[in-house]
Amino acid sequence: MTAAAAGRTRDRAAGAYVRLRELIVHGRLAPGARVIESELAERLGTSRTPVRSALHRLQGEGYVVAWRRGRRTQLAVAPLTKEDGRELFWIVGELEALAASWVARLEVRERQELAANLSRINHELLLASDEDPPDPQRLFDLHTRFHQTYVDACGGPRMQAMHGVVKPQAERYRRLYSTALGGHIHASLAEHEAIVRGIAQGDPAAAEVAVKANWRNAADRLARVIERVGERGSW
Amino acid sequence: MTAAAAGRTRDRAAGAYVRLRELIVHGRLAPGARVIESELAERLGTSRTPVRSALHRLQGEGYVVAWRRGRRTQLAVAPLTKEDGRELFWIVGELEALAASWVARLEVRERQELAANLSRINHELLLASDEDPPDPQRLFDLHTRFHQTYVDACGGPRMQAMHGVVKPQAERYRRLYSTALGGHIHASLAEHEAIVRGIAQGDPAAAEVAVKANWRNAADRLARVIERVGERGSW
DNA sequence: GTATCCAAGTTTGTATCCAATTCGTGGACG
DNA sequence: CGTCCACGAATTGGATACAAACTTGGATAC
Repeated sequence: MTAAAAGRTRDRAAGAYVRLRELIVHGRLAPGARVIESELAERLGTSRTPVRSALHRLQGEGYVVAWRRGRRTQLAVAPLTKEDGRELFWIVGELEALAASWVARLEVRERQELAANLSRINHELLLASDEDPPDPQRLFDLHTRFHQTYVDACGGPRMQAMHGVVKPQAERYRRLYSTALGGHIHASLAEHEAIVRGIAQGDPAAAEVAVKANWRNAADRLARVIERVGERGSW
Repeated sequence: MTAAAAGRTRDRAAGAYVRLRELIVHGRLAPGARVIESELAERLGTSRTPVRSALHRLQGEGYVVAWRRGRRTQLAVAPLTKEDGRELFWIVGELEALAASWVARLEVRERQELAANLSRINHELLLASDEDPPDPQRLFDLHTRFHQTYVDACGGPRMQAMHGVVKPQAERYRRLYSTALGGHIHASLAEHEAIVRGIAQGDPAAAEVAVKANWRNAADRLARVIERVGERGSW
């Protein structure tokens, strides 16, 4: 073990999982690119063992795909396809809708506080999108934070775990097509308002519908963008 | 390597994942029981390496829980709690509802065939539940098959992957509380009929509502059972 | 009798090593 | 000049070895 890495000896496998996921979500490992254990191990400064474990998990979660080549398997970063993106957005929408319906059932005090938070984030999003030039990173972060806020507030550990696994994959689509998706911010803002209203008024059905609508519209916007600029990582 | 294991040398990690999941879902590894790598490795006839990888994945999926004890981690089979069960059933219901709404949008021919299949399974379930004594294993399998059938038919790879990860955990609750859940079969049968109708009539909203209702009612039934017999694996 | 400290055993976590297999490359032969 | 075979590099998959850290049991001292 190198002296530099000795400081955080523990849980290299978990660390490798997080870092590899980051690399994939941020597109530093390109969609469709072949993945080689020893390369990644060197890049992360560990041996292949934790990398293998992490890749196994990433494969189960859909970040990495395997195909059998003879009797062995080769791994590649999951490509971004129109169909997969649409399905992913619908599923995330369904999960977040459930989370939203839960937070809409919180007691008034918590609900109002949450709604105020969401409203503030949405307002910041509005301001940020009006800047010239807009800061894509900031837009992205605020958008993520808006959705994360009400999912966190719902409190369900299972929900949070699943959301934590699936959502970054939707973010991968948002991020890697962000240049082409940029113009759609305003459409999303109005939909966010509807979500905030549903939560503020304690109306689970309304909140649920609003979240679903937001994600399904986002799925359509994404599909159109992919249609226009082509899929990345598939050939 | 032993001669007996040599036949399926490839993919021991995937094999360990499947087998350990089976052991957990079937309760052969008791909820709350501590998990020791070397024990499992011996039990599965492999070294610790594939077992570790599998445990890592099972941890990410919620079959196994970890808590830090000093600077190391200890693993245990996830306990069965009332709250977790309820949340799980709601989430599975949400996912399957989406799948059902998709299959309700298939063309008439496929829909009818699927509805006929589902109806047949439901009928077998009725017959099996009327037998004396009923065969719990058969009831369980038919029930599982009913739900699996329309999820398979929806065709979404992401949906199937997520369902494949979450559903077995709901099945774990069903299975490990099955003795106490036995009486509730008939309630479920009527709800299944509503699902079949929604699909047969090509009404996505109806199918969605029916599936959600089925799972939410199941969640209530489960919660009452757990209330009565106590949680397993938590202390 | 109780508290504390030491030592051995257990368990985790990672690195290294080894076997198996595939793919590329070069050479030989038709 | 094309094709086929063979050898070697690269890569995967698993087992084993090794280090670190926690637990437990007992012994000893107060």
